[in-house]
Amino acid sequence: MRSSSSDHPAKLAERLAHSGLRNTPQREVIYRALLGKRDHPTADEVYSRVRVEMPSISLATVYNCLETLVQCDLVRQVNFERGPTRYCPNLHPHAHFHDEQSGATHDIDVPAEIMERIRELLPAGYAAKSIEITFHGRMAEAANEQAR
Amino acid sequence: MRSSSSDHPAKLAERLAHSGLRNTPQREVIYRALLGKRDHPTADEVYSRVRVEMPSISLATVYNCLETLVQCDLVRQVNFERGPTRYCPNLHPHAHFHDEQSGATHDIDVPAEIMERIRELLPAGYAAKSIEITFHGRMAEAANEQAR
DNA sequence: GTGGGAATTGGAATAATTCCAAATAAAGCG
DNA sequence: CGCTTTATTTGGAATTATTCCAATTCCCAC
Ligand SMILES: [Mn+2]
Ligand SMILES: [Mn+2]
Ligand SMILES: [Zn+2]
Ligand SMILES: [Zn+2]
Repeated sequence: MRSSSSDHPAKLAERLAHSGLRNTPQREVIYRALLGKRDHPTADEVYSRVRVEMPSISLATVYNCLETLVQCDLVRQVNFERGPTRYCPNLHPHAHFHDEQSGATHDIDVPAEIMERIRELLPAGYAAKSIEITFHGRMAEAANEQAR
Repeated sequence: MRSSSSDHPAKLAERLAHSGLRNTPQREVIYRALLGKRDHPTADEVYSRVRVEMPSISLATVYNCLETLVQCDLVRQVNFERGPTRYCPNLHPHAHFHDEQSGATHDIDVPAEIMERIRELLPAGYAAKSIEITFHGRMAEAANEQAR
């Protein structure tokens, strides 16, 4: 059986095992919540979503599990200024557009070629582990529908 | 007298007037502190530096004045993850390199042409008011000297 | 089954920033 | 000048997201 795109729980198990971590129900439900609605929720938003299925979960656990997912490279942290950290399960290289009007976050694809161009801006001796590109602005009303 | 590169106090006065704001000693000393050591200090760091010259200034005022300078487009706010906001008086378009080792921040020039390339990644309907590019990584020991 | 480390939990603590109401300073005016 | 009005500063309280902590619960290996 080839790894299908809905093999997400398996990917979680694999990555956790790889790091010598346990696959708990809390970690699973949180990872599924992120995959189910990829709107870059905050920890608090994840907490509300996950409590529907698992009312006994604690906010501290949500923070702990999110951190674990980030360390397993299953999820990216996204920050806009000093706002609450948001979580993104899109593993493809991409930039973020923050719509100041609605507060919504949209993924923007960035071709590897452009990423390379940007990395080349660094002088000798600078070694970047990661590159973040963030847009801030407004979206046309019409574009709002498209972006769904 | 042509506007020289050390005409910074004049620039401050001009920008404040343009926004109908007053030119206070607190605003001046804070702006000078930023220009004097362009290492992207936090509000707390600005507070310590400025207290040498003006021991009676309050932290609240430092926050207020920094916000004013940002609104006058004399200073940019810079954030790394959820760390304290840093302040940058470099008005040329540039990216930031965050050295995880030392915590230091370095300006990286970005040619307008590349900025344009990046802006073109946005689909129709997306209007970006600002674009941020942030590198996270380590610098070679040798490069540390160069970057002064 | 038992022991021991891992994970979860609730609540306290932290840190940066913002808010607030009172005091002070600056500007405009006659 | 005095007076009035408005902006700014100030100290301290409040806020918010996150981290810390110690106690409990859960798992897995033996
Ligand atoms: Mn924003
Ligand atoms: Mn960093
Ligand atoms: Zn994303
Ligand atoms: Zn800068």
